[in-house]
Amino acid sequence: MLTTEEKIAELVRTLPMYIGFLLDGIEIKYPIKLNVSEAKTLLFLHKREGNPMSEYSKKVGLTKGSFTAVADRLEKKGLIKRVAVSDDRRKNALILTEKGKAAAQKIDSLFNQHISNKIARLNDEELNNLKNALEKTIAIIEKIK
Amino acid sequence: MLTTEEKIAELVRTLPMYIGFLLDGIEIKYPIKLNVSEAKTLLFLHKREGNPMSEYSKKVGLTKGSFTAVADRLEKKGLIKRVAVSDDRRKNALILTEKGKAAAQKIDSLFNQHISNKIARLNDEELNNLKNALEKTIAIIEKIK
DNA sequence: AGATTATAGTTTGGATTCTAACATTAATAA
DNA sequence: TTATTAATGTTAGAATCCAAACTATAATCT
Repeated sequence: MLTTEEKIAELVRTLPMYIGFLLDGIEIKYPIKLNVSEAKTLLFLHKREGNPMSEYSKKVGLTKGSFTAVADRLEKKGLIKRVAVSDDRRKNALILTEKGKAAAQKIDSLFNQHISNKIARLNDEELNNLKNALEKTIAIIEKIK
Repeated sequence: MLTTEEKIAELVRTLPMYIGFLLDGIEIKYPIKLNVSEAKTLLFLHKREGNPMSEYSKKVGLTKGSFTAVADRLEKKGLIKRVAVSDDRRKNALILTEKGKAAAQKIDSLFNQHISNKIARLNDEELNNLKNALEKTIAIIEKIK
């Protein structure tokens, strides 16, 4: 018999596969070709811009070294800009350009549509249960960081 | 105001970051150097071996092309073996060698220990809530595949 | 049966990511 | 203040991953 901790460890191992299923088949056919990391970065910027690069690299799940390359590519494509942060000269904040805002908006709605399609077969109760379970999971993990 | 679907989409976006937090800092200091994909593969094999390669590639979250290389490396390190499946000659089942079993066991307990440490500050009620929330999430996603 | 389509796994070349060392700036300690 | 340690971001080379074409086998259709 597994302890609660062992059971949680097992669930944590398998969860990424299920998230992967939800994301599977998504197509980011924005005129400018974007890979997953670039799209994710735009989505997080769309939600909230102006944070230093390290914030976004954590959210996207890349090491800072890798994220530098992502920011380089997005900047080269004219979708974001690095801007100085007044109180700490080591930091670069990221902001969306106008073109980047339009792209982010588009990707945001594509992403929402994709998830909507995936969960379309769930009834209202199941949808609420899923939402609550996700919120609960995140709230508890929030507590331990 | 967000719809339930939009809220779920937002949670799905951020969940990987929280899983990342739970995994952060884990050290697989097994004598033989293993990367994350190799370690994951051993963990899934430890749970259940003898499935065809495609099963494990899905669980680990790699394309089949990438997974071929992972299996190659694990085989070269003497931790797994490809074995023929009687009823379908396209398939290769994976099994652990004795050395692989020992490694998997070790990694499994390191992983459990790591998660235990991460969630050590939670009380019994929170632990149960986390377990239930994770189980619920997975159960609902199971329904739509 | 023979043809067509689908599935499992491999290969290859290019893209992406990781690790580790580094430069710069900030925070802390002596 | 000066020295030490920590944090932010970049760089470079090696490792890993992806996409697409391919081989081999199985399943389905006519």
